[in-house]
Amino acid sequence: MNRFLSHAANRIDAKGRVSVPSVFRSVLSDGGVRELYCFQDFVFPAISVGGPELLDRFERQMAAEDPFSPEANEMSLLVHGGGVFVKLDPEGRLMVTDFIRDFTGILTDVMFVGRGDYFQLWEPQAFVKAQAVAREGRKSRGLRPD
Amino acid sequence: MNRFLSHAANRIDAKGRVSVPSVFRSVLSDGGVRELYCFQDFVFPAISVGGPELLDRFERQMAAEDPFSPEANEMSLLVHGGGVFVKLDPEGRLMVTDFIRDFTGILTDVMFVGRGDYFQLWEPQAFVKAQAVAREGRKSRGLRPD
DNA sequence: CCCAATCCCATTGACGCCCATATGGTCCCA
DNA sequence: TGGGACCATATGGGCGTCAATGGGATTGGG
Repeated sequence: MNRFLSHAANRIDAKGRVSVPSVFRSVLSDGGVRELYCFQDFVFPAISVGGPELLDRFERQMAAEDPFSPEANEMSLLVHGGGVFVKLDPEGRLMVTDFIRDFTGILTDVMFVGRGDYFQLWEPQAFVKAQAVAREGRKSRGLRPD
Repeated sequence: MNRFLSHAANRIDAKGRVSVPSVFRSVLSDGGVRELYCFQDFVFPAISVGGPELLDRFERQMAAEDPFSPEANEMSLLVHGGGVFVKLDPEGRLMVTDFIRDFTGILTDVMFVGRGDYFQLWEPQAFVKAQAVAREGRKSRGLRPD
């Protein structure tokens, strides 16, 4: 399996580290990803994590418009100012920095959520709630699974 | 990694100095940059900082459009008239001058914000707010990362 | 001559890398 | 089919290194 699927919660230790689930780590190593690009999601209070190609995609999109426009300036503020490269320690853990905590509300536990070609870090309760809301939204619109 | 990414706040000491984050300093030294060029951002209350090639980029941009247009005139006023050179001390700190304080509202702490090929100095709260506004803007326009 | 910017050195606290332990699941074999 | 050895993952903690910060000393310009 080469995609990030399912979700799992892990505990943050006394030094502020948390283990990335093994299934996610294998997807990363299969893809030859050594350094992770993390950014603040544009919609949810979650940190999105994937390979450096995620950043490349954003930068291509910005390059397409006038680099001096206010819109591009705003976009860079989110993509560059809201993004960071991190690497895992030898045991496959990452530091839960204030960068992550402030944006997600994460305190003691991290919910890892697969999103296909990337995954996300959530505060566990917030994830459960957002999922419920999403489910309700689809139901009320009478949508069927595609 | 050769780009300025993420954001981090550092404290100004009693002498008015502040440490440039280590990750930003490595990007600078990797690029062989010894002297920094600072100027006021066109949109936000932030000071942009980068190598001298930043100045070149703006001059190329100005050359590309009508040199007598109001935009080019404004740009020159800000870039040429509003820019200063600064250099770091042996520990990698810079002086927070009134030029920086007046334009940004910085008092006791400086938020360093990566912008790809340069970085910015913000008043911490102002940055958080500007980012939130930018995020809301994208959300309401229905834009997605990809 | 004085103030302020710069340099140099010391401290401390955070983060990195390393190894140890626990826990739960799987496989093998009787 | 049940028990036990084995293994992988998650987690805890020691320790060295480096970054961030504070303060004294020195220099140079006004």
